[in-house]
Parts: sequence; C-alpha cells; structure tokens
Amino acid sequence: MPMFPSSTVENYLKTIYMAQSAESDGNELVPMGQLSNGLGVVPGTATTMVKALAESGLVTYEPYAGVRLTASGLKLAALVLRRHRLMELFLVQVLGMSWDEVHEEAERLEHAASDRVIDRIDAMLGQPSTDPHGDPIPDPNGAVSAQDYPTLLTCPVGAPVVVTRVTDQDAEFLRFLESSDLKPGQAVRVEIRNSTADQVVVRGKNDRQIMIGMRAAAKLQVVPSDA
Amino acid sequence: MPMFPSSTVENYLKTIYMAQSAESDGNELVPMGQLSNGLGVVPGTATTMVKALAESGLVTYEPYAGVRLTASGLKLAALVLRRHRLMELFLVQVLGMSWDEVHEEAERLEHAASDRVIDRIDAMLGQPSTDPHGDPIPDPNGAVSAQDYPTLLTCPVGAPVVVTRVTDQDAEFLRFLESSDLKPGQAVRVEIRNSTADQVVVRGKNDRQIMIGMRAAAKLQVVPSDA
DNA sequence: AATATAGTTTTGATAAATCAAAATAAACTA
DNA sequence: TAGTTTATTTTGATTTATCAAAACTATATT
Repeated sequence: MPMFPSSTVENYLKTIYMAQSAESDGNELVPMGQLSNGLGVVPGTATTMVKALAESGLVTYEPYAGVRLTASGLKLAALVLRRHRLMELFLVQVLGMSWDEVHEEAERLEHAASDRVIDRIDAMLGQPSTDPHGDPIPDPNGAVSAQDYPTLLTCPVGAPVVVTRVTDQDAEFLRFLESSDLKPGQAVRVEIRNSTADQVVVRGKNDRQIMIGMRAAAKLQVVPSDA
Repeated sequence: MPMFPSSTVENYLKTIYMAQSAESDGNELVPMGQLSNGLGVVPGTATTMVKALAESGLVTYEPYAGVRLTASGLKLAALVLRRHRLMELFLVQVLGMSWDEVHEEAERLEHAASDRVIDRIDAMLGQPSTDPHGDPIPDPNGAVSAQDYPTLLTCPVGAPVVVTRVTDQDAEFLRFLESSDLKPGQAVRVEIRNSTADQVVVRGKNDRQIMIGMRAAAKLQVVPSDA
C-alpha cells in the first residue's frame, strides 16, 4: 500500500485495467503473459511486481492463472486513465496537437499532473465524457459510464452509423484513419463485409469508399445513426 | 553521458545551475553542502552523484572544493529551466492557477513535458521572456538574456522603480507579496531603508505603505522607471 | 603548532525495478 | 499416458538512487 503509487505501479494497474475491460465479462483474470507483454517487461518481472501489488491489496493474484484488480486497484487505475484521457484531449483541443501524437505524450504527463491541474483541465474542457479516440473519461471518483458498442465488424450491413471510438493508439493506424476520414464523429455505412476475403468496405465522407481489413474494422466502435 | 537524462540528473543540474548563477561571478564552484542541501539529500549522496555527472562530462568536480557545470551541463540545465518556467507561466496564464502554487506543479511537469509540448506552449504564450516570478526563460538553445538588476535593498532610495523579479519560490512568501501588491510589474518606491532596524519601507499601489525586512527586500529585483 | 570544528568523502546497506536463464507447472498432442 | 510445448515462477544479478555512520580533509581557534 504505497502512499504515493510510483508511475510503475500506475502503469501496471492501468494495463491490467484495460486488459480486463477488453474482456466481455470484464471480471476475467488477466494472464501474466499478456500483462508482461503489454508493459514490455519480461514475464518474471511482472510476476514479482504483481505479488507486491497483491501484498498492497490492489490486485488479487492467482499463481499460474492471472491477476485481477480489487476495488481499490480498480479505482486507482480509473483515476490514472482519467488523467491520461483528459490530458490527451487537452493536448488536442488546447495545444492543437494531432491526435496520433498525444498518446505517448499523455503516457508521461499522466504521472506528473496533480489533481489540481487535472481538475482545471476538466473544467476548461467542460467536463468532457470522451477523449479524442472516443475512450470514456472516468469521473473524479473513478466511475466510468458503461460502454458496449458494436464495431464496423459487428454492426448491421447497410445501416448508417457514426464512428465513436477507436480502440488502438498506434500512431500509424491513427494517421491512416485520419487520412481515410474515419475519425470519431464521422458518419459512415458498411457496404460489404466479406470474411473470406478479410475485407470490410465502408462508404464514408463525400461518398468515399474505403476498404479495411477485419482486424482494423473491429477496432472502430460505432453507434447507429438516424440519417 | 545518459542519452536521456533521468529527472534526478536534471534536478542536480538545475540546482547547480541556480546556485552558480546566484553568485556574482557565475562561474564559482558550488560547494557540495549547498548542493546536497538544495536537493534534500545527505551529502554523501550528492558526492556519489556528482562523480557520475563528472564522468558523463556534465560537470567538473574538484574534491573538497565543489562542482561546476561544463558547457554541455550548462545547456542541459538551461533547457530544464526553460521547461520549468514556460510550464509555470502556462499554468498561470492558461489554466488560471495562482502564482504561489505553480512552482511545485512545474517541478514535476518539467520532467514529463516533451520539447513538442513545450514549443507549443512557448508559441501559445508568444515566446515570453520571463515567468510569473520574473525569472528569465532560456531560449531553445539554452541561452539566457543576462540579468543583473538592483533590488529593493540596493536601488536608490526615493527613486521610482518597478518590481521585475522575485528570487524565492516559497509559496507563503509569494502569497505575502501578492497581498502586499508587490508582484512583478508593480510600480513602487523605497522610502526608508534602515539597516540597523532591518527594515525597508516601500510606497506602493494606491500610496500604500509596506514594511519588509532586508532579507525579503533583497529577493525583490527592480528596474528604474520614469514615472 | 595543536586542537577543535565544519564540511566532505568513503564504505556498507537498502529499496525499487528490472533482466537472464534455470526450474517448474499446465496444457496440448500423439 | 507419456512426451512435448507453452506459460509461468524462481533464482541470482544488475542498475539507479538513496541513507547512516565512520573516516577523512581543510580551515579556524586558541
């Protein structure tokens, strides 16, 4: 129970949090391999650290099975994500940075910005609910509005939808989306979905036709739209 | 020669830089005691670290005498100060924080903000030359416009001057200055200076009369003004 | 000069976070 | 079921930054 969690601890919690919420259940155990992989450390390092986190009551650890956040770990992780996402939005909206470069910036700033600063940013941006990638911003208590949207891979073919969220922070991928007019907010429609050929054809802005693979399509969350 | 200096290294350089430039000469050796004191570590720790910095070519170290920045150490230190001071000004001007709380915020953010972010801030603020305390902001190459101003302790009695810089970051002191209308930019005039009684009497805003000690007076730099 | 004092360096330990590689457990395969 | 593969844990070292306390140096005092 570190009074002030190190940025290492914050990163472990954040990574576990995201792996956990990527699961349908959301309460699954995260395998150690996935964790060490996500953090870019060798497996043994993650094992050692997770045992310390368990000692601090931030996670529960089941040897050979995986790790899961406790209530307090969950809250801490959500607050780290809050800082990260508010920071990203701030960098885009106030400093005018491009959405593909803010992730790595926020990756460092999230550990240095105090609640005082974060609260100011939150107020300045009008208490926004999502960051530039459409990821939800937890509230000051760590609560997140539940999200479970369809994607370009699962939404009905032909139905008009709006891109709401991109669940991948890779800068190159984000630049591709930008150049394809597929950023959050964009109205689109799936025209063809061919799993054998691994292609999803989308009709987008100005009737532009864009072909993407199924892997990519699954990373674009959407909501049905009326128009 | 660390490719990416740790924030510890940055803090050592910054502290040496400030101690050095506080000297008249500006090229003096900084005693180890002053350094360890400024950093809040025990003397032995500073000795060890300084030897490593010397190894990296950032400082020259003379045992039992002290430490001095090399050209490359000087530049690095100036760039840390640039980040710190731009960040402080940004927190005050854009986020509307009070000038007495931004120092400690910037103390952490200065190590996390990239040049990309800093350059945006610099542009947004119109390439300012001083921070909220009047401290000069080094340019992107680490160059600082030389400053050697008189203070409320050394300026002519009776002459109209303007407060330009406060060389102390203590939050309580800064709040006192704010409540006494002695922030940078304020036009004032020294009325009485009595070294025996350790008092400097200043006529300030709205003809208000303020009494401060000589220690405090020496921390307020001024420039002569016409009015 | 002899001694006291203040400042500095050395030495030995420690905590946090990591890696490499050996050991072990679980899962899969034939 | 026996053997192989994959995932995980252990063990032993390493790096960075730190402290406590002993040893030392230089300077000031009488």
